[in-house]
Amino acid sequence: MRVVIARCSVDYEGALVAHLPLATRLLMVKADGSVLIHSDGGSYKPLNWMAPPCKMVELEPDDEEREQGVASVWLVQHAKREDHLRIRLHEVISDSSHDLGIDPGLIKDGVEAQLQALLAEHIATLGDGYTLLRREYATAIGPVDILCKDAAGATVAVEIKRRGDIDGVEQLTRYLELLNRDPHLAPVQGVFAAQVIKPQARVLATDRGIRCVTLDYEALRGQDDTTSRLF
Amino acid sequence: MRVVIARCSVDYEGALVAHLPLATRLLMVKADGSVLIHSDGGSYKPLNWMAPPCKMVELEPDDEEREQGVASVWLVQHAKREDHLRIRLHEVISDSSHDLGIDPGLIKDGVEAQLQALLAEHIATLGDGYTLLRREYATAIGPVDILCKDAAGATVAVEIKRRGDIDGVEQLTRYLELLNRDPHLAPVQGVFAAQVIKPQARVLATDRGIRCVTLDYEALRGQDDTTSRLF
DNA sequence: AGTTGCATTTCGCCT
DNA sequence: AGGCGAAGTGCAACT
Repeated sequence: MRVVIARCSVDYEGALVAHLPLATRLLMVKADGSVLIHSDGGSYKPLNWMAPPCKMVELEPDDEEREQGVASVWLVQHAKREDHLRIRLHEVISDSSHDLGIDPGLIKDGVEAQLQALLAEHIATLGDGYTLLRREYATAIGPVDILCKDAAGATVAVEIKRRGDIDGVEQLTRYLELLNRDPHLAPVQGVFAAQVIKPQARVLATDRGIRCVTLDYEALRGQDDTTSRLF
Repeated sequence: MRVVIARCSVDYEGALVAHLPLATRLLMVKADGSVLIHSDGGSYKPLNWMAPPCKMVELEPDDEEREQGVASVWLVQHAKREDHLRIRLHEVISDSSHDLGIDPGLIKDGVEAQLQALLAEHIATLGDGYTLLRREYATAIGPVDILCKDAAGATVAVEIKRRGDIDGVEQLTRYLELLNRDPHLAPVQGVFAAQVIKPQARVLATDRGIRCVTLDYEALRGQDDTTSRLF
């Protein structure tokens, strides 16, 4: 990895056209050739970048550029698309390279799959007498997260999201529409379960007769035995 | 901005739990206190990070850590949430700081707003005799991108996307449902306009009587006068 | 390889 | 500030 601190201006042309005026920034050139341009703020997203596969060539500035104080020009061209990044370096403050090797990568725990597993394990969270039929119940338009039965024996389809958005309600609605055509299952009730449910999503769900349940990840996890933890 | 190259392991605990095994990586500490951990690959997304507002403190390793070769521990705590990042540095290969100043920021051109403006300006792209009623026509469930009339005087609602996905069709369907309840507007036809329309979205739209139109950004722009360009 | 769905999304607009 | 939609989204899992 090469890390350069430099006063530079940047022009990107591809899916959109974008320009960065002259300022001091950090340029990161990764082993795969990708380039990131970071400022001293914002979040993890760079001001501008070029995704791999791409190739960087260092050019001599032309007369006009040289007159404006450009010391060197980096042209980063995407290998497959008509995307390129032109970085005009006016002053290089620091330039160093390090061999990082390949990274073992991130180990995660606690996303939607985990929520689904926990809720399946403690399906009574939805109500007394609820029993699990299946996780990832396959349908023609995709898998239903959880299929279960309520105390009265009626089928219930559960859609789980970390954030309950309107999209999730639409998805569940499509599942319910399909499931209710199956005489073996119908009538099927819907439950929209998420850690946070957006007001609009709640309104839409309620309007369609879908019950909303907010999930408490920590509480679900607390009920769980602690032997199967990663850490 | 502080840039450190170090052999380190990382543990994150917050919305999820994640771990990075010992390896050589780039650590970026920005002026706002945020921390990014980059490997030599992937795209612009770091392996792990802490978003601002947050605070970093450097701790002495405890006995167990010291025994495992930990030279220093960085604890990055989010200011508002129960999120923290623990970086255990085993070997610091490089450590440097630079004053970057505030960045003037990115100047963009060519996204959905641009498409909407261009299509509104050249609404006849949808058909001869089409006339614009309104852009961003407000409804209870959100703004309709473009409302116009066809040659016969019938109302047409247009939803514009860069990429025409199934979600966009659902969105337009909801608008049409609502607009068609208004006797002043009904019957309202739907047009789904995008630079690229996914096959599934096209099938769903057609099934619902919604016309699909693919937009040629360059062609629309070509029709446009060239006086109002940014570059 | 193309497609689908999620994300510690981030970002910007608007209420 | 909070909600909502878009992103040059990235990323992994699945067909």
